[in-house]
Amino acid sequence: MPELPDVETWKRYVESNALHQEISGVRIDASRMLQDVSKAELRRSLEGDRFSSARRHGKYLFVGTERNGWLVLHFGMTGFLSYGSGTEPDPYPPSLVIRFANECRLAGMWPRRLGRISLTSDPAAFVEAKGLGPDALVSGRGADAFVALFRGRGGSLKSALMDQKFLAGLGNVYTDEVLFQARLHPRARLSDLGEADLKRLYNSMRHVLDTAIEREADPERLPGTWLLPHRNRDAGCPRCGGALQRIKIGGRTTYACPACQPMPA
DNA sequence: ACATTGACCTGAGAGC
DNA sequence: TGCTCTCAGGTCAATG
Repeated sequence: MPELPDVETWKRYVESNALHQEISGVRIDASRMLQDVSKAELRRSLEGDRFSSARRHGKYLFVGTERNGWLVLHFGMTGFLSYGSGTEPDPYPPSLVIRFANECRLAGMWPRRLGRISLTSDPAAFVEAKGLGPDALVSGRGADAFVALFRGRGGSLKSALMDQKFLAGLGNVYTDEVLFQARLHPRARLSDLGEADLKRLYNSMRHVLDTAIEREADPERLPGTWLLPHRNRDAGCPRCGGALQRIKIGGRTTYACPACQPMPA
């Protein structure tokens, strides 16, 4: 479930491990994950170049090279990266292996093959072309900008937060967490929410994302008072002890506490 | 405009 | 043990 905090963690991982070394070889075993780029093109762009920076927008990671544009990675449901000497066997067959002159390599693994690998000359243009909304963290332009996003939009709260064209970065799991902490029901209609609700939502979102990033998106390290560690269990609401609701919204399993997250009147 | 559903994909876990 | 089934969920397209 790589969502914004997970991807941010991978971004930092790349920054601290994989920059400034000459790329000596690229192996791709993921034709159907490639988007608008061929294997040959990808190899030609990366080989001999060096990564120099990394950026993130929503759930997309951009790894910039010195000369030939940006590698774009999307982790789908299960994708992850692994940097190292490669002497230990990989847990899954890597779809992407980038070897460096220092004998280490960055491997990308997508056990369920739902990820995306692409190339762009301009991350901002890529984001634009994808129609992605503002990044959920960069919406650090403040609560007012966040609240303004909701003007003129209807529908359910959870659907809006999960819509990457509306706001980029939240997925199923963290959306539930944000709503739980904001004490808002996922099925609440946007039209029923007041400014105070939206500001509270903004604060919860910031808190959830900041905390999760600080803990490297490791579920084991997230506070037990959060909803997240109690998903998929019969455990009750970590706040009131009552039974959690398990419903489907947009085909996604949604957890909520009906007592702590009442529908707006 | 918004919601719902299914396809994509395959590992994990449950149940028998 | 090993088989079968269901579920997980990001994104996209199709349908209501």
